[in-house]
Amino acid sequence: MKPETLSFFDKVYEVAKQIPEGRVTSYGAIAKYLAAPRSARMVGYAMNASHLRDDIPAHRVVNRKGLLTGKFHFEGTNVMQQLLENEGVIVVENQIQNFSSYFWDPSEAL
DNA sequence: TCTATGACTCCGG
DNA sequence: CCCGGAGCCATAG
Repeated sequence: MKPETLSFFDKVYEVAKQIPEGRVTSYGAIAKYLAAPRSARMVGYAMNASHLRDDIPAHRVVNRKGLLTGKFHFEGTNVMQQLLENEGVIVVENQIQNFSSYFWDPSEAL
């Protein structure tokens, strides 16, 4: 493994992989768990490149309001929503319903 | 080395 | 909660 392949991105991926099905978390929550609460944008940046990796459930990561801000980065216009609903998460207008009950905080779970 | 970028978040109104 | 504006910082070029 080359050192340049190991980065902040990989840390994000490791956390993302541990998100349980039917649960979601936010960019900020992951950043906070990585001891970099100011790097929420980097988490999103990493997700953007997650398509280069396998087994990265990027659809389970949304912004702090439970909004599917990254849906346009998927192939289809509603792929992200379909994936979530397939896991039992209700999404309306790109907004996860009852977001707080689905929220999974890595800082608490791990 | 420096600049631009962005799947974010916080803050004040 | 909505809106506008500022701050943040790893990566890419």
